Amino acid sequence: MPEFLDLHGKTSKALRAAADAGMRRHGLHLGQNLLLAALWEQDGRTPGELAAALGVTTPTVVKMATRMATAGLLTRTRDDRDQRLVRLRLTDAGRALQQPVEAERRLLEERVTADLAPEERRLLLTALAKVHRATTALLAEQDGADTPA
Amino acid sequence: MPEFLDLHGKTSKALRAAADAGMRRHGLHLGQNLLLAALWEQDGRTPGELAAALGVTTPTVVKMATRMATAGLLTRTRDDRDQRLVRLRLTDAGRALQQPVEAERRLLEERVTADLAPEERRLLLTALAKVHRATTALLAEQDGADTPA
DNA sequence: CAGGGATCACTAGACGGCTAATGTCTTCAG
DNA sequence: CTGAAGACATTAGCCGTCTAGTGATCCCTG
Repeated sequence: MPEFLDLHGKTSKALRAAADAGMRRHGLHLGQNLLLAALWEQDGRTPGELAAALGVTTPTVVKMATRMATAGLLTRTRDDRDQRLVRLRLTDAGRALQQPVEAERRLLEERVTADLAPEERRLLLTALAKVHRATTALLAEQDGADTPA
Repeated sequence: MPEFLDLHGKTSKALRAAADAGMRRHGLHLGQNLLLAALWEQDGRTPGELAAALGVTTPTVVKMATRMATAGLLTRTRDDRDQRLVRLRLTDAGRALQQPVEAERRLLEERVTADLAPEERRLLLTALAKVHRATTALLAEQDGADTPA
């Protein structure tokens, strides 16, 4: 029933499917592009750092990293100075995807927002940002309420 | 990089987490409320019908139905007239959740859109609808382009 | 210097989602 | 009336995500 939640959900699903189709063209699965993007920005990060950067839990990154290492996109190396840490480093194949994947993502953004007037697009971003903040605040409040003194 | 995709993704994740927390309070997992909603609207539908109504694939509904049957929310029955079909029917427990779950969902909608002026909310819905249509069109186009004569 | 607490990555297992493959039942054409 | 084609649900197996639990390493305190 709720209008916004419903519409947002449908849009999410559609965008997810479109993004997946786009990434698949470059041999990636949905989500892997985000991990790659974090490594393009700064190579050699640890699973924990990446998880924090992506807003995801560490096990998620570990699983993805395992698959992507198998796929030859990155390598796993133990940090020399701190043996607890693992460094994820891009291979040439992983680096080579940066240009095409970023282009694909820009194209998708253009396509899905093509029907929006500049003013409309601006307002959409503003409104969505407010929803994002409100939702994040709601989550923080709940987490805090569940673990009080 | 893409502004809208990035923001939309983050918002999706946050909303998902918030919805999950809300549903968990009623003993449901995220997504089950949607299947239930479809059955509240019309009981006794088949997995295929539900999948179409929810915009997911049939196997997804089958898996969810299995868990929800185990949880005592619905029952599985073979259709008398067409033995290929399966009818999913709500139990009393499944029906009993309608009021509280719908209330929970309305509350979430209110909370996350609380910072939006009425006008702003209206524009958000309009813009999001446009994005949804554009994305759906994009998907249809790709599906058609992949399977030409 | 030694031990205990913090900090990491990783494993196990669950859920929602998808595609591909299986199996069963209907139905329709010959 | 029989057999092939179509419609359905289901299973198998993958990906991304989460929470819990495990194991190793580091560091700081006593």
